[in-house]
Amino acid sequence: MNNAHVSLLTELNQLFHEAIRSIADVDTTHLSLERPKQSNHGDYAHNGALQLAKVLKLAPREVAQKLIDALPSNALIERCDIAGPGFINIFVKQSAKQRVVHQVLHKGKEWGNTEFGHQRSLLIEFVSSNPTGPLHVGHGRGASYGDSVANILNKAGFKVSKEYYVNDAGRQMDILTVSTWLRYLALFGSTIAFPSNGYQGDYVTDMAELVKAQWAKQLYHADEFVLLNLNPPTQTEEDEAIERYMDALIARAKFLLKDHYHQLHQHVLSLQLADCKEDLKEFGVTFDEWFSEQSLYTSGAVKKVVDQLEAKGYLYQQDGAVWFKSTQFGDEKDRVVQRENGIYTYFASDIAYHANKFERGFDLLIDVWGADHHGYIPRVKAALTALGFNTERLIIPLVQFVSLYRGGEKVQMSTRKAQFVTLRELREEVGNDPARLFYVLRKSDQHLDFDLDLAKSHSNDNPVYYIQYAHARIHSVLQKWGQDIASLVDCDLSPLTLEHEFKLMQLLEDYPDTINAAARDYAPHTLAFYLKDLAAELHSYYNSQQFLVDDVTLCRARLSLILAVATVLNDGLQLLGVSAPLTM
RNA sequence: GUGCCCGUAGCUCAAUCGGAUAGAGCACCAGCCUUCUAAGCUGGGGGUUACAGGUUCGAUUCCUGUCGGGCACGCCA
Repeated sequence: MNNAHVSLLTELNQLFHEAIRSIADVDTTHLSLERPKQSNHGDYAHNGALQLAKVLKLAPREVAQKLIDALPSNALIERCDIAGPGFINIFVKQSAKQRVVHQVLHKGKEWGNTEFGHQRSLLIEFVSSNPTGPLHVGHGRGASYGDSVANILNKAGFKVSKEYYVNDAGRQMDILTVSTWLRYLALFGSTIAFPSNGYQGDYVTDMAELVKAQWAKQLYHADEFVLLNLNPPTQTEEDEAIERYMDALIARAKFLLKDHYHQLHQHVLSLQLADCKEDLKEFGVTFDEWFSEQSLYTSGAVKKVVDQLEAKGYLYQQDGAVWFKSTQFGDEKDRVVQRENGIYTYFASDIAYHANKFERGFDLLIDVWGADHHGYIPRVKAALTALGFNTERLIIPLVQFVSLYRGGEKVQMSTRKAQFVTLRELREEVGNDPARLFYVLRKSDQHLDFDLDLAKSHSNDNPVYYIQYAHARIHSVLQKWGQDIASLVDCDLSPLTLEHEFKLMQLLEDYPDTINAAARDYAPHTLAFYLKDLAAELHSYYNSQQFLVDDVTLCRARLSLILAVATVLNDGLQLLGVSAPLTM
């Protein structure tokens, strides 16, 4: 058979495009075939007649008849019906439906690879959490979503690079450094009260122990020197005073520790980064690049973009700070790029980061952000537009929050009190596979209610095991059969005529279209739902028919069908970062 | 207050960039293991798609308004 894959849908579309062009001189790109919901409406339906009726000034059903008459002769279509207001219902020949099994078995893991991306290059940036503490369950959703989208886009014909932006510059890192230092001092008997806006988690104390192991008492300074002329705020004091105190502590640490401060800063950073990398790696999420924010300062990239904006006349001074005229590009208000104290804002380095991404020459840039950052989008696009970049090439899908439920109750989380559930805890509680799938089972821009009990349950309620079980069942049958599965590739498929069998073939045929839809919408949940449907159809088939039957031709035909199903289940699960076990 | 997102079965969610009679799972009821894994299957009840208009052959989908929920409105990152 011809090994080059042309899908049934593509071929049928071509036939109809030819037919339409022969009766009307119109743009046919928006006219297409779809899967009808009801099987008595055919295998495919075309709505072209309804849309062309107005242009041609004819009744829709009349147009439909003309279209059918104009169809080129072919070996695919059994018959066409005109139905309802003017739909053309297409019934496909059995042989044309069956051929997909051969195609899947020939292509293997490459079945479903498409040309949607035309090999354009693309950079997807995701997670990018501050390296100031462990990843929590919200980051887990970004990780799972971003990685799945990257896999799907790769399968859809894009050249994909994955990147993590490390916010290793700025005040939050200083706060973490000081927090660690204070815990370290406490190990030597310091009684300084831990500030309420410091990082409270146990991991900070753990880092202090490591610091002590490396530096011994070299970083120690007595309380009276640390607090000289400083007044720790009381609990009732307002936020502003608490923040000022923290800034003073940071300044004091830099003064007392001198060169050691930077070393401590980098040490704390590397510990957190290593933890983060390990956590994500165990979760099946890896990156091609870990891009450092610090590097944008040391290379002068931040100053460079600010100078460029200045040269183009988009900056002005006010209240001692430097502002960017983002309102000229549709933002609600102008934004500060350089503070009164001379320090650049996070916004300034972010402009430099995005300029850098554009300059690396990618055709498409994707930023996966938490939905709470949506107000930040206009100013970033404004700055990039001002610098002359085409922001239509920057896509920013938003990922909504995650709420955990245990025993029907919402698990309370608070970042301030360090009472958040970490990604690692979640993975240990429910396992990687359920976590990966549950995260992408909802549209990304919808709030996710994550039911821990359901994710943990080893029952039919759990969609993870439901899909995996279908895969395992198939391999169990093939195991029992015991012969070489390679011999199933080109067997006679004509005995496959049952309703269940045609439904499975239809789903196999739909796999490339599912990949394209998921890629187009950056929507891995589309694939997750497809896999649930495919598993359901397999289970149903499994219960209704015996595969290892005496009729050898029938047996081999059925086995080749379920082998093709297993191939797609395995591939789809892999794209979502979920394993496909052979036995359960 | 302003901007963005959302509102679908009792619950959690789908619905192929406007398509035909809006679908699954859970929960509830009734069945199926002497047969390749019951982590499975079969059947049943359950809806004014928040509400009111508009656009057209056709609206859960697009537009306007109202009600209800979430998020964002820093010289934080």
